[in-house]
Amino acid sequence: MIVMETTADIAPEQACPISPVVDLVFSRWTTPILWTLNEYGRHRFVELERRITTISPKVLTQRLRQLERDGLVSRTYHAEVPPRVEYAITDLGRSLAPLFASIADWSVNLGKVDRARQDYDAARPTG
Amino acid sequence: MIVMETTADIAPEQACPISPVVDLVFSRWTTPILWTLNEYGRHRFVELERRITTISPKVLTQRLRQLERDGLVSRTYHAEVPPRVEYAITDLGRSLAPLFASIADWSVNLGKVDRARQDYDAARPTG
DNA sequence: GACAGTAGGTACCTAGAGGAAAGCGGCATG
DNA sequence: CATGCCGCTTTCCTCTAGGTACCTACTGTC
Repeated sequence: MIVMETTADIAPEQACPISPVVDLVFSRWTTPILWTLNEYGRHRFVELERRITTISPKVLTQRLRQLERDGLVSRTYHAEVPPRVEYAITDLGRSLAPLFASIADWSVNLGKVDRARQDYDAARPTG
Repeated sequence: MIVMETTADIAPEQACPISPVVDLVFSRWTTPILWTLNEYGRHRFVELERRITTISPKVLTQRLRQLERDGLVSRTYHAEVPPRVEYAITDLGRSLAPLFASIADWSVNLGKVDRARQDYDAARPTG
């Protein structure tokens, strides 16, 4: 039996169609990795490490594996000595570019956010 | 003294200009809240709770406070019995709409992600 | 023989986010 | 008199993401 509600049926998890993409692309650490590879091209492991200074090698590996599995990043192993591995963004990853662009566009509003925070805090001085 | 590097100076935290916006808008639970308010208009606390079924009241309160402080959501208290509180998206929050739209657009690629995962897993059967 | 450099793997540990459950205030309704 | 509604708040507890530190194989170089 199907029950119709005023607000339409509610999806099981959360009625928010963009969440899957957000989980994929904007979970912790994935954004700077994808953005870097998209903006500056292929990188070796240590190059990424040096660019995203605060990431630990363990987590960098985890995220790169995940992004590779998701088809957003490609990994190329060169059997040299010392070994060399290059990470690059795939076509699928590159298709995120307009998305990154619209986020970058919105960042002009960060000043308004700052002001809103100041107003909010000023209105509640002693919590 | 300013040192020029080949890849330009590296920002202190992470050389990724979109991270601030991502932290603001796409941290855990904020996305479905903002998306819901943007898509379906003002909601009461319990309405949000019922729509985003898996969120706990504690976290919902936390996120709403944070979004209110950031100027993305407005809170209106009606001193009735029982009390009524309405949350709505602000103009600043509404300005995120194109961003949400570009994410929704990209979600057509989720199928490719699924296929990439299958390929990846198929190529590594026993870990 | 020691050390460096690369791309990680692994074991251990901690901090903090988030879940569960209960309470509160004020009134209305049974 | 109890119960329920609403919008939280508080306390307690768990769980896991992530950090630290150390390890590997392989070779060249001092």
